[in-house]
Amino acid sequence: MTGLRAKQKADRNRRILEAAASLFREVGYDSARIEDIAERAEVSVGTFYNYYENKGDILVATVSMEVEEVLESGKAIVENPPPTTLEALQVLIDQYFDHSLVYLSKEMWRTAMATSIQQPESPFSRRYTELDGRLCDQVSMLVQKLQLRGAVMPGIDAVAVGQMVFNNLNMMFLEFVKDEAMTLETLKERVARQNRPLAVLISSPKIQ
Amino acid sequence: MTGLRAKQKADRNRRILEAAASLFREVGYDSARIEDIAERAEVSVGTFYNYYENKGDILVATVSMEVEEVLESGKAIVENPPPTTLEALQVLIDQYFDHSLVYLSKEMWRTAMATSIQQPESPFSRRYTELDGRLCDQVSMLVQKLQLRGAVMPGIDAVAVGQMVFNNLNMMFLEFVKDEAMTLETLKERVARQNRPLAVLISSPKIQ
DNA sequence: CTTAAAAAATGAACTCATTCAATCTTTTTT
DNA sequence: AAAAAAGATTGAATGAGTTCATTTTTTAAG
Repeated sequence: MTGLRAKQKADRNRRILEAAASLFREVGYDSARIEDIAERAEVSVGTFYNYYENKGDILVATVSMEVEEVLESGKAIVENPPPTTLEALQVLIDQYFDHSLVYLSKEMWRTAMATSIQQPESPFSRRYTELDGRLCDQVSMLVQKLQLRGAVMPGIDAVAVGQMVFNNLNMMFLEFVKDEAMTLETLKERVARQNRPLAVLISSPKIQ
Repeated sequence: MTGLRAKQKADRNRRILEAAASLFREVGYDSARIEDIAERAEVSVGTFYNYYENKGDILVATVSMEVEEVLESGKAIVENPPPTTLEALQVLIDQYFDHSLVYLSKEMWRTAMATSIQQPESPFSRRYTELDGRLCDQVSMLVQKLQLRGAVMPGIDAVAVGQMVFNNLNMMFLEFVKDEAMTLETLKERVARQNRPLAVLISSPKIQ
């Protein structure tokens, strides 16, 4: 078994993904036609559909790569967070937000989110959802870390708090990408305001 | 000015909306073609597009009717909520969830949400966003009411807390509609667990 | 080495959402 | 009441995403 078939498959998959990602960046999601993506990847339109269920799918795949990077960069913060609860949460969240528009436009985010909602059973949507779950876990882990350090009161359900913080920032991010006029700064400020009450309440009195 | 034109317009609008809503319920969103909706409403395809910008738009319009009802039924709870914070939040939220699948299937919710994300500038997406905002306000108002009553500690930012609770339940609802297997009961339990830490922390000690 | 079976690629054909120039209807003006 | 203007309707044409029967390539068996 030489694996020639597997090698060709992986190569085609990479070419299609790269072709799509570059075209999306150049002309935007809507203007990039499957025919164009297929041509740049040097495959036929039919082959494109052998690798991705539909157009939205390949965008979700692109976004997934981006989220992987964000997860990686968040790891460092969770391992060695700032002392106070509010600060620690904010540093992690700002990191997420700052990363979000490096490779992707708001339009691309909108389409990716919409696709992953509309076709939750497609493989790449599952992957996107799974990555979302890992981001959520990362926030929960930060809260747990702070609890171990004594910055967060014992007895608090760190996982529940982490999920709530994550769900909140996720919705705020959604509002952000829906509004072309909103700046990253505005987003950060709003999330900071919303986190403050919870962060203060769960913090140990002596640290506060 | 007889208003004949205005009357015909309102009538056509109603016919299109009813035709679409019934077709969506019968065959699902994707299988309902614009041509079929137009035929049932006894207008041409072109006329459909004079009333709605695109297919997603009319689904969002259907959802809007549903959310208006939910808002209305929530009003009573906000005006006279149960005594404890946790209970009050849960009763309002459960009310929202119980209402959610009366007229709409999970598939319809997914498509509506996806549309409102993907085309945030279209009139009906704006409407959806506005309704979301009103739901969020309703939760905030509940927290404020509880604060006035003394159930929630003074000094807490009721609006920020309300927004966080709403964003959390909204994300949980999104997860719910993405997962055909998840039941309403599971959804309610999960949200209840997530709300507990916050609800306990913001409650006045004597009430708790 | 030949042959059979399995896997993958292909692109013309198909489906539907969307558009728009022509037509018809209602309202306003003279 | 007739003519002009404004407002709406219409459905054939358009175009992009998606499908699928056929062909080609790769692997396994004899």
